[in-house]
Amino acid sequence: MRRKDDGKRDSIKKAVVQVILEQGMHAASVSKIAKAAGVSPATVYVYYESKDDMLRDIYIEYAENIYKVLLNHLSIDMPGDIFIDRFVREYYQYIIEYEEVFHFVEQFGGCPLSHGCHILKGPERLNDILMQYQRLGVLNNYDIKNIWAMLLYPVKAVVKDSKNSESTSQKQLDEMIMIIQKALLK
Amino acid sequence: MRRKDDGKRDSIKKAVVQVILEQGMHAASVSKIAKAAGVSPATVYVYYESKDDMLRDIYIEYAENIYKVLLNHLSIDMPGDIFIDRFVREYYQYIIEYEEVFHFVEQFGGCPLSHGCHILKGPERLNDILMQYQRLGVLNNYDIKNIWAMLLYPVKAVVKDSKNSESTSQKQLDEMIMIIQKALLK
DNA sequence: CTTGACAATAAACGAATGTTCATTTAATAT
DNA sequence: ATATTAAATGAACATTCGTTTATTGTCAAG
Repeated sequence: MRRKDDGKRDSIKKAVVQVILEQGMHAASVSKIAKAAGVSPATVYVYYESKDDMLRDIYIEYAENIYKVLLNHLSIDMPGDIFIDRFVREYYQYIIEYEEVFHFVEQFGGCPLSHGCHILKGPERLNDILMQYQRLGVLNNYDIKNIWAMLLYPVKAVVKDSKNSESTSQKQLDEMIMIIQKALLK
Repeated sequence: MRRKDDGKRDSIKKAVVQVILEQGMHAASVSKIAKAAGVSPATVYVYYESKDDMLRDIYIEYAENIYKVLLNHLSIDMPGDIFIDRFVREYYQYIIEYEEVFHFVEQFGGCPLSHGCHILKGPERLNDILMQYQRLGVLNNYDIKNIWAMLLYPVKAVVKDSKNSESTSQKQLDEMIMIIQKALLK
């Protein structure tokens, strides 16, 4: 039996996020995606049941990704301030480096097609680390959702600013990290 | 000569944000929007040159809106902690109350069609107030963009959480306000 | 080798897309 | 009253949409 070409599935995945970044969700048709992937539109339906299914699948695959990246660079052994510094910097770098992926996840996440795709914000392991820092008296005992909010959301603003102003964004990120540290550390 | 029916322009505007909230950007066609507005598809082109133009126009009209609302409830006379409390609560309430508008602005803002629609984040007057609080030694002298980031972005996370958990969101918002106050006030 | 299973595609599908146009409707000015 | 103007629209435009089908190509098991 002939085997499915994993490279082809990957091409399609990459084409999806690329086309959506360049043209927007409303213009990301199966044909355009297929062309960008170097594949026939019909081939898409070998790998996915429908367009909606494809978007949902890719969303789920990518949405958890950032947490794995963060986990690879973080551990409970770090002092609290270093932990926050690393956390925020890694998240910032991820957004910059995987711009297409991040944009797709943000865009698709706020669209009715994604309702039902339940993505846990901050998977178990990372959540545990945060709560352990709280038990150790390093992090303030805020609602864990608020901890997540402070660690993730302000950085998005810094990224957006960096796309408009270009040069001063490094200093802005450094300052933001300090603000977050002051807010979360005991 | 027959006059333009301003109610019709408004119907279209409302239909745009409503359809996009319910069906997503990629499914918001001119026909669906027209139907939701109780209008012929051709009528849309009496008021707007093209679909893209329509979306851009409505985006610009709505994007500045939140800042006007905030200005109406804020003044330099308040103590710093009250100012932040009001600011964040008004923003939160705006997102909840005008869910469709907020969703449309967020969604369209992250789509290539909006590149070029220059929306100033935080119009002059509100920016002045923030900087005056800094000169008065009430707010920390952080980059004004970081002040904006802290005032706007974490609240978005709280709203998202509130859509999943329902009940505990009031306490979460109260706590978030305290965190922001501690972070920004001297 | 042969054969069978499945990947891959070109071609075609009806439905829907954004937009235009000829026409009708209704408000104003004469 | 009536002519004038532009709003409003239904019907049609070419194009593109997402998807299916029929056919071909290719690899792995027997």
